[in-house]
Amino acid sequence: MAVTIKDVAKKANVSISTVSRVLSNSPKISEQTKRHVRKVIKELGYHANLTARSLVQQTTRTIGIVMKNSSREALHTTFLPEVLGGITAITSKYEFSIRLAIGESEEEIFQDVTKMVQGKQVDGVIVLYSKKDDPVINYLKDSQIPFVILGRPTKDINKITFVDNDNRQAAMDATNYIIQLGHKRIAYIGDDTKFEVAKLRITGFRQAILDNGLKLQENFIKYINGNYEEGFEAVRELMSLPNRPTAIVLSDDINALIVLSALSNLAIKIPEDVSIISFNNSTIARITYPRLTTVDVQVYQLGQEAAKAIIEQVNEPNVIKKSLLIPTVIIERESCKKLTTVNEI
Amino acid sequence: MAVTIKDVAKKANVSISTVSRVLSNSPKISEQTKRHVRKVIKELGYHANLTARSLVQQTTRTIGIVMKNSSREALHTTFLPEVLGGITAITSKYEFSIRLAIGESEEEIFQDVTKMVQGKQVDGVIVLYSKKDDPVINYLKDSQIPFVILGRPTKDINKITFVDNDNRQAAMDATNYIIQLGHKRIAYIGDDTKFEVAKLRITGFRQAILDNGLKLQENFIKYINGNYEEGFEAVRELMSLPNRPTAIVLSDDINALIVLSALSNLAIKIPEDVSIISFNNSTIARITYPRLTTVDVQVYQLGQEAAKAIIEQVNEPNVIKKSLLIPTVIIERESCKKLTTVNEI
DNA sequence: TTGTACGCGTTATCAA
DNA sequence: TTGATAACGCGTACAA
Repeated sequence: MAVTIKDVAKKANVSISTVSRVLSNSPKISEQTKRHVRKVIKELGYHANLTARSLVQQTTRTIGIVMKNSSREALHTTFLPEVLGGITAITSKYEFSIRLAIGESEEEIFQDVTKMVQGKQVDGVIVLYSKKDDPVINYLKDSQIPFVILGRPTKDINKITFVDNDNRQAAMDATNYIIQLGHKRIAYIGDDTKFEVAKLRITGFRQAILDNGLKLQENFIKYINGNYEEGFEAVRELMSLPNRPTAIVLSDDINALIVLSALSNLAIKIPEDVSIISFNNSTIARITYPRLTTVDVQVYQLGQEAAKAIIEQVNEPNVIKKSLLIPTVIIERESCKKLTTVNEI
Repeated sequence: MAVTIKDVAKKANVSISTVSRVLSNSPKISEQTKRHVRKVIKELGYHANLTARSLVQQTTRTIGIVMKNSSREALHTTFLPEVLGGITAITSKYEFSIRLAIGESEEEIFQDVTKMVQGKQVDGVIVLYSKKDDPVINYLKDSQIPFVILGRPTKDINKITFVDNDNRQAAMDATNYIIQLGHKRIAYIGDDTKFEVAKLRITGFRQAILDNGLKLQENFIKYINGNYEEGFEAVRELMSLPNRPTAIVLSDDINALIVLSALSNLAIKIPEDVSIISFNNSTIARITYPRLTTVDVQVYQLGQEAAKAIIEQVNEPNVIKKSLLIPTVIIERESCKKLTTVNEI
């Protein structure tokens, strides 16, 4: 059996409450006893049992993190390590720890989350995705427990704390960037609109095209969902059009690499023949040839802010639920070219 | 305040022990009371407080996962989601849950791990890396708690349970594969030998070259550590050699993409001019052009086996510590070419 | 400044 | 088949 507070008390010839007070560094204990008790604690190698502490304090100092583990999510390469990095930078500063709810199926995740929440194993929850009619999110809403969504909620925007980029604006920025380089025939290749982020990005793209008085060609928009073959097919179609695009906006770096491969296969040069701009600024964007101009969504920051938000809510349950939009920034590399001659345009 | 076992007992007009027995589905309780109590449980939305249960049962049914979050690790793209997927596939089957110890610095990780272990918050630990003289691993060894390393321990091989690939053998396999395609001048580009896995792969490469009676050229071996510029430089040097290599073995898909980019920059064609084979079979390998022939190390399986091993140890502390080597498999794609004419060779 | 005693929500032991 | 009660390890109101 491990050493408990009793053992310390006995060996130090004090009561367990005294030991407890020393642990919390109570000012009511004389420096002398503190020194003595601490010495005994060290000698015995004592560490407080956090389970017992949780039980009596009715708080766990633990945050639950919910993530989907679908294959498509896994593709987001550095997203997971980066966001966890951001989250833990904050949680470890405030001495919170982390519990995970992953799972293959929606059902499994749901079980994990309810177990965690009902079982009183966490004080708050961060959800790493946003999806329409998601049972987990609906459950959390009813459960009273503080939670934060990383992504834009599909409804109850004002009642849910969330941390996100302004993905619509970011897509507009990316598209405007391309337009300012002189491009007029611009395609979009990305994911379908099941997840909010995909929906917002395509919306932003459309908006920017229209705002600039360009023609919005529906056959310039392709959904490939990270699929290699579909990507090749989409690019082939796009490039065999009589007035083919001179630039492509990509929804993320994975899709961008697929398109890069497809263009390379067709011996089409980047950025000479086609410019491409992408999202996420993941590792991939930094090591392709040419390296990708991409919108950095600052995943690490997103993680940090989500963690700050949930800890704040846990500490002060009645604080108003304020949500946060993290700015995005375009990282210029070598995949975009300025069009100059009329001929090119 | 949440609903407790007391509330259920009161409303059901039974004692709390009866409720507790219903929860564990004890055969000593009549079907009738079971039905009644379960109904009340449902009505009140009662869920057992797992913290209290942990306290009395002296077990948490929770596994701690330790990972490094250094930038180089983050590069492993799909490693983290995949290994977590494998682990949780098993843990959720056995109704274990998961606690995370990440951290920017070695010091932070160490704090997290000790807190988790001393605080009795986990029954066992999985360490997702293997490194020489690592304080966390040394601590775990002394702490009595069951733990499993995903990777090959640097010492005490027989006293530590670990799950790994035979990375030396895998590198030999990859090199032999290339050799059997007729290549004789084969280069290796990878990471330096700080981590065990890198060390073992370069060792296997050397061995295969020697075993096949080929000449081991030291200037055919380059360390680039996932760095783009260093990768370009290494490739440039290699390709400007009078008798340049016809094939390159890469330590992982990230380094492979860098080399692919560098070769593309030099207008050297794959696999026509140079064949490349890589490790990990991550998403990247499936979406480059050409797609990469790569050694699948089966990260998901590694995660599963690590989870199985730790749960077994938790359940039966005295079981002998058997370690496991997960077989690797070469996934053939389009980045390797068979050499036929003497001229090519 | 320190100690006593109770309670946190369970499970387990012993009676009934 | 059920109930009363003592743990589990800790924090804290109340006493001293």
